[in-house]
Amino acid sequence: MTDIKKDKVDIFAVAKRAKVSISTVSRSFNHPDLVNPATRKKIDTAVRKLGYIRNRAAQTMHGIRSGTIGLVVPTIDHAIFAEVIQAFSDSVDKHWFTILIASHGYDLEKEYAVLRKFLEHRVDGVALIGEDHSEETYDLIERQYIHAISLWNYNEDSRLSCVGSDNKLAGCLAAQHLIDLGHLEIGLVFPPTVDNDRARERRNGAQSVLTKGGARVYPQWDIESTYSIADAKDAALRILKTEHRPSAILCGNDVLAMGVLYAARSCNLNVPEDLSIIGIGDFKGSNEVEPGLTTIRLPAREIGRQAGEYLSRSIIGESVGRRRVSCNIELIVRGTCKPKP
Amino acid sequence: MTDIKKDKVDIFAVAKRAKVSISTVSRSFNHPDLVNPATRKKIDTAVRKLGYIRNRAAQTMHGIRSGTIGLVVPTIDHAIFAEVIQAFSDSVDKHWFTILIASHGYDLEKEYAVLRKFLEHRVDGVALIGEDHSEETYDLIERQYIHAISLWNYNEDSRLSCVGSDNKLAGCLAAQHLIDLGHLEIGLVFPPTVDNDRARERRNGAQSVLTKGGARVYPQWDIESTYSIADAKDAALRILKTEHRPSAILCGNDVLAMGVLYAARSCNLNVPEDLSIIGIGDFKGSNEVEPGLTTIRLPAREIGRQAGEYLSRSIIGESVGRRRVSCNIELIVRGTCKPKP
DNA sequence: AATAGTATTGCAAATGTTTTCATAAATTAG
DNA sequence: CTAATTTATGAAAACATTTGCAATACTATT
Repeated sequence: MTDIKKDKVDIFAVAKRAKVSISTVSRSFNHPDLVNPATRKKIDTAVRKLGYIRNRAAQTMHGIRSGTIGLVVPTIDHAIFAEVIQAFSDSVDKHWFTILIASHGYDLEKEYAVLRKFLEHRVDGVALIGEDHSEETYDLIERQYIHAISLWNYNEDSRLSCVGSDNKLAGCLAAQHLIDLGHLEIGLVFPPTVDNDRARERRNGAQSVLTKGGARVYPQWDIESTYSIADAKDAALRILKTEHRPSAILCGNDVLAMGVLYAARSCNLNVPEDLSIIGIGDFKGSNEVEPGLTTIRLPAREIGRQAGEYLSRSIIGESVGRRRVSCNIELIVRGTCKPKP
Repeated sequence: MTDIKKDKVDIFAVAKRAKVSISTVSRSFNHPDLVNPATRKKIDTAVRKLGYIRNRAAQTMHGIRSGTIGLVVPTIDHAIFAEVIQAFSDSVDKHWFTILIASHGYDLEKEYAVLRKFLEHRVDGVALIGEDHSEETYDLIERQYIHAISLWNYNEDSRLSCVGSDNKLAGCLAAQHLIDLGHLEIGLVFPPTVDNDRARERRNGAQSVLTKGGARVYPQWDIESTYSIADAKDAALRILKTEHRPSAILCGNDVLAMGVLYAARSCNLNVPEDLSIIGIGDFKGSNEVEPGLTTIRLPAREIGRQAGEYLSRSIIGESVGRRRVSCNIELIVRGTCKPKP
């Protein structure tokens, strides 16, 4: 607060107070077994008295790991990323890493800038979401030989190590469920797919199954919505107010599905009697809403956990090389879909 | 990835390639006006060719700011914190700070540990949530003369600078609204209040108003629920299934309120005809749910933004001393409350 | 043409650690 | 009791920068 910085307390101060050399102090931290228990105690007291805190910047300069991992996400303020971030954080925390976090708001230039910033801080590894990144970004990662991992998407040809699920399959499963129930007139509410491979793949998967299944998606039933309940509700209202409305709506994720559900209710449509709704994600609350949301579960926590674990280990040196982990997804049947009569 | 680190590219490498001294290279970054444009260009090319990235650790060692801010939250995976974090992040990002983030899961010992870890990384400032912290934590902050701020709660006696809202008032407003509508039999669903000043204050505020207003809260209507829709739904079901149920339920936050709303629906109770519900927070989706949730709006984004701005500025030196900012809250009347007949 | 500035650059010290190597002290073996 | 180990410690170099100071080169002034 005040600018009068107390006489700085560094390793010298500790050494002086404990009446030993700085080497001994340093050793006492890093190789305690090499120093006499008595001296160690003296040092400990000095540290405590002075309130000494080690300076990781100085350690980092020694080629010692910085103990940080950079996490770049499109946005933090977002149910599903929040969950992944939490799991990832808990997981790397076990290895005593600290997370640098930043969001890019779906702007890949910004993502590149953030990555550079992280590299200036000498992060030991970075985690990105998905596979849509600028060529510059991929380049940078490769040229800097930094441990990197892509979360959320599984792809057998991924350029980076990845831990995630098959989003295309998610789209397929959702569509197939509707087809299986006999729906042929289907609305789509998806987020923008530019620079967002997750959304794009889901959409592609869904559409291919729908086409194959003989379903029709009229253009006025195919609406883009940003990742927000409010937006999705609006979008859905537009679909539901067309004189001929679809019998089911497939949503790019559960937040959008929730918006659609509310829209239906505000139109006095009964779900699932008058309209079936299926989402993707299985977020918190999807199970509790009435009726429970039928959706495709993506194991967000599992992805975060595994990614954190893998990245930590590969930094520490316990594992090497690229790895691609596919996390299972499954259809969760609840109450928002029923067979077309 | 591979362990064959390329011959390291540091400031020496750049200097060599540009045929100047390292001082000049350094200066070219930090005081470009002091170096000849022609030389600057040479250096620039060298930097680009080599893919040189500055080492902030080395700079930090010089007493130069680390350019990082530590943010400690109870949990990331949480609608409302996600929103604050995003706003805070955007705000400090403008000043080119990087965020170190960690969660403590409502464990104040863990919070202290995280804070220490951050200090090892020589963060330029820290932001904590609320005012319940261990004495050790407060001590550490004071002894280290580190810029610190508490988010989320406003309190005129706060030990740290703070940016937030008056949570007690929030509780009062919610309770008053129910009283004004004539409700006298009221259920409460609140999160655990230990080590959580926000929840505690809201609860105290609410209870004092309820008591003053002559309302009754039977113990079996006063239920604790963790921050989860699922839990809140369960809790509410317990209340709603008592043979004599309250006419209104006041919730510690909107997530819990959402759970209560779903619980009511699953009991075939109409909201607000059979049961009034009020929340606190005004999260995303509170407006869109049907019926729209009546709640007390806390300006999460505003708090995050202002906190980030203030902390950044005070690190940079543009403002000094403690400051306490109170962000306005307001009752948002929507569809989940109606007068007691 | 000599003088005084000014612009540009390099040298070297400083930053807070870790670690290698050397040395001193203590212990064990013979 | 001496030699050989083992244990404990310190001195100094290394890490990648920044910056104060000094030196050099250039420009303008007289």
